[in-house]
Amino acid sequence: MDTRFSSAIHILIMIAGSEQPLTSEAIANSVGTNPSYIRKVTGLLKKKGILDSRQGIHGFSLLIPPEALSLYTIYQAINESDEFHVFDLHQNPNDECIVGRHIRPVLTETFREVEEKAERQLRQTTLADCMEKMQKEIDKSKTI
Amino acid sequence: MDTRFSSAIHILIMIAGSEQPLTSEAIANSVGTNPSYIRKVTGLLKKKGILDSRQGIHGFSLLIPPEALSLYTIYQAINESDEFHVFDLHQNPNDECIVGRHIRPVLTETFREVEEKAERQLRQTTLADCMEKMQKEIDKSKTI
DNA sequence: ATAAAATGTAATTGTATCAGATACAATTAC
DNA sequence: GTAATTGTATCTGATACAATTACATTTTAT
Repeated sequence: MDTRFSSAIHILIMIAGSEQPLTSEAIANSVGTNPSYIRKVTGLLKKKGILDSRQGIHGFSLLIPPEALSLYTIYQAINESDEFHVFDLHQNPNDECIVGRHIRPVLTETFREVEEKAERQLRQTTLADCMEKMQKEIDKSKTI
Repeated sequence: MDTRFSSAIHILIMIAGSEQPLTSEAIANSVGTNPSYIRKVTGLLKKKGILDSRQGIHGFSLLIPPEALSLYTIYQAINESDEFHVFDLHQNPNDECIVGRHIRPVLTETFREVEEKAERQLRQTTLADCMEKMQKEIDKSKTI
C-alpha cells in the first residue's frame, strides 16, 4: 500500500496551518509514523519547490500558497514523475499475433482517457480546498 | 507493477474476436505470459460472470456482449472489489492532534471526487470500444 | 473404456516496493 | 561550542505480483 500521497497532504495541511515551526518528529506524531519517513516525504516535496527546510533548528515552510498548490503538483512530486498513471500495461504482448501487435496503442489511449479525467480533478483541487474541508469537519465535530 | 487489468482486456479482445475456441496456451502466447497466469485472470472474469470456460477441450466464451461489457465491470472482476480505489489512506493518523483527528473524511471525500471521475469514464467505455480502436489500428497499419 | 487435452488450483520462487527503524553526518540557532 | 534538527543511507519485515511447476479434475475423441 502506497500512502505517501495521503501522508503528503496531511503533512502540508499541518505546515500550512501552523504558526510556530514544526519538527519532523511533531509531524510524525500526527501522521502516525516516524520522523525519518516524514523527512523522506518532505524531501520529495522540497525537490519540487513546494516547501523549504533547513538542517538545524528551523522547521518547514510552504513556498506555494495553499490556493495555488494543486493536488496534482503534490502527486507529481511524490511520484517523481511528470506523468500521471493509474494503470500499468503488460510488457510482452506478442507481435506475431494481430491482437498482440496492436494492443499497446489501444490500451495507452483508453487508459489515458480515464487518467485524464482523474488528472483534471486533481489539477483543480488545491491544498486550500482540503484545508477548507477540514475546517468544516472541525466545525461539525464542535456543534455535535 | 499490476498488469492484470491490462492483460484482462487483451484476453477478452482475443476471445471476443475469435471464431474458433482458444486455449489458455494460445492466449498466453499472445499476451506474452504463461498459461497458468491466463487461467488465473480468466478465473476472476469467470467468477463475475463475464466469461465461461470448462475443463477439457472446450475453450473460453464471452457471456456478455462486448457492447454491454464496460471496463469498470472488468476492473471490478480483476480486483475482486465493488469499490474503485486509486489512492490509499495512511492508516494511523493521531486522534490527539486536530489534523490527525479530522484528516480521514477530508481525504476520503477528496480522493472519491477524483476516483469518481475516472470511474465514470471506465463505466462508459466498453470492450466494443476497445475492439473498434484496435480495428482502426489494424487498418492504419495496412495503409501505411 | 481409454488416452489425450485442457482447465482448475495450489505451492514455490524471484522480484520489487513500501513502511518502519536506526544511525550518523551535516547544519543551524543560541 | 553545544544542542537540536534535518538529510541521508542502510537494514529489516511485510506485502504483492509475475513466473513457474506440478498435479488433480474434467471433457473430448477414438
